[in-house]
Amino acid sequence: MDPLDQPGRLLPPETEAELLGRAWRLAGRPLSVLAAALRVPVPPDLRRHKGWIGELLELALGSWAGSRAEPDFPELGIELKTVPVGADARPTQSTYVCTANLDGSLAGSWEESRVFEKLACVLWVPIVGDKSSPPGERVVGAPLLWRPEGAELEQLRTDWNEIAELIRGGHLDRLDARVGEALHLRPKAASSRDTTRFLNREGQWVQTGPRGFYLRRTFTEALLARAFG
DNA sequence: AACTGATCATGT
DNA sequence: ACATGATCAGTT
Repeated sequence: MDPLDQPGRLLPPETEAELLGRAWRLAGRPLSVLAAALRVPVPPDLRRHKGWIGELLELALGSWAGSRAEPDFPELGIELKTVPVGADARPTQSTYVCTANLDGSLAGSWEESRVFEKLACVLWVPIVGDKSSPPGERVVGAPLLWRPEGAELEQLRTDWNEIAELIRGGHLDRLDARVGEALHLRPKAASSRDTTRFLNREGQWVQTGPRGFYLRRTFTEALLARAFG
């Protein structure tokens, strides 16, 4: 059944194959078509609707929409990520993964980390269009179900460990976006005035801006290219 | 054009 | 404040 032929709430997919099948059926469609079928208004631009595309795809694929600390498809253990790409299929933005615990509650190892959990299994859905194209005119691309392994997994582990060491060591001065080849840290907040606490090198609690882990554009580009050539 | 820091909306 | 969904926009 075509999800778009059935207006109303879509039940979550019961299997990985069903999810992937749904995603493939959306490929090639403009977002305006998805939005119309789902009765979702299309914003003129994304300035005040930055999460619109991701939320639209959640609805179109049958994810339990919401801000819950769970994968998008809990029964399948799969995380959904839309990724904006140009006509050349190369990502135009980095990808947010999760926030970084700067308050001493960071996981003790890579395997226990939230980054590892989040990236264990990701359904990538490229969204084709350039920055100037209206959201409704952007088109769903070919999906990719991805589990990091081999060199990709090693690179993520290496980067996470390096960043984790800076956090544990209280090296606030070195905690910026230049650290990490695939995974790096960037501000993640509604405002630069937002704060969280951090234990610095002198053992003092200080306030600093919240940070999040992001995948660099180059990393996402490589994993998509490996799958689609 | 890429990179880094800043920001927007919504729900828990 | 932090989780979800990300993109914006200034600088290099």
